[in-house]
Amino acid sequence: MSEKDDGLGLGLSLKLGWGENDDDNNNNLNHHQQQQYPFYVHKPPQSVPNQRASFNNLFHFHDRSSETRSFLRGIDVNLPPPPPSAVVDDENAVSSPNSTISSISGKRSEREGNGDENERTSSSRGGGSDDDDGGACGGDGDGEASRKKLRLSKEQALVLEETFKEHNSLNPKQKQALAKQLNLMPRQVEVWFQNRRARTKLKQTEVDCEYLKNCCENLTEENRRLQKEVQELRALKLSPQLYMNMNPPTTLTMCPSCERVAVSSTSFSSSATMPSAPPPANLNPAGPTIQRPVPVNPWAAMLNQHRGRP
DNA sequence: ACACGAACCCCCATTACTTCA
DNA sequence: CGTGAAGTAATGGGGGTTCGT
Repeated sequence: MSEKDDGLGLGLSLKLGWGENDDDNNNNLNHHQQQQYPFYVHKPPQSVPNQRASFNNLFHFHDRSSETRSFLRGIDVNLPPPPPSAVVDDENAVSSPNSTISSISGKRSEREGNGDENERTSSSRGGGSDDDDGGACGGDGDGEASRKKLRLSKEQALVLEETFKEHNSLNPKQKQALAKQLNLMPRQVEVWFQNRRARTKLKQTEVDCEYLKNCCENLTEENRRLQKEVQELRALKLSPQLYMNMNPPTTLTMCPSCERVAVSSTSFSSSATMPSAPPPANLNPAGPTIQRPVPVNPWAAMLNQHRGRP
């Protein structure tokens, strides 16, 4: 349940920035191509658990921040539904408010049974203007429900993006309202959010992967170093005189898993070694590296061992 | 209380289409 | 102009949850 796996449970998350300031959002209606989706990573104060539940609980279509509300209203993409034949969004020739196919899927056909969109979908895609066959969807035969994908307009994408920034899933009311506002079908809004979540997750996975790669490298390095330490210690132990004349290590640490005591004196400082960035909150890829210092005096122990012998 | 089916939602993998270099 | 790559809208399947019977 909860969030299935969502990457590796790292405390990282992505924030989408369509321009940091929401104030000048209207100015950001530009260049769909150039500024794709400026992902960047940030660390939330704490991991975000189960956004879906929290969001659905918290949001009953009334608590939209007034900012966004005004923003959404201000952008005014709620154009009257275009005539089925002449849907040409001059700028990019986009916006497919009436794609035939999206409501055809049997599984969902009756999901949004509000009628309004059904009548829209019922026929005549048209959105493709005249050159519709321009290489796409071979047949485009009248009867068959070949899907003609049309891009969303910049404004639509922007509004969706802004909404997604607030919460990455929608309840039915929101979906309806957003669809109405953007002159899309609810199914399209839903699909957009699904794809958007997938994109976010993919991006997050890439970030996580990079992080784990770094951790792996660090651990490999650490392992190599420790092996070397072990060899050195063994060498010391084989030369008893050196061993006895050596200053005892100031502190020893005990490995919690194998219960072995490891030297971590000044000359063998094993604690000064995790060079990587601090691990995420809920993941410690370095494994259980808790090194609790154990006040052991090996020399006394050794003496006792000898004395105890008959 | 429990089982069952329907409706709905989400995730995931994939396809189909568009755009750009 | 043709082509491959990248981006993304859309599809279909499977699993989970909720709700009514």
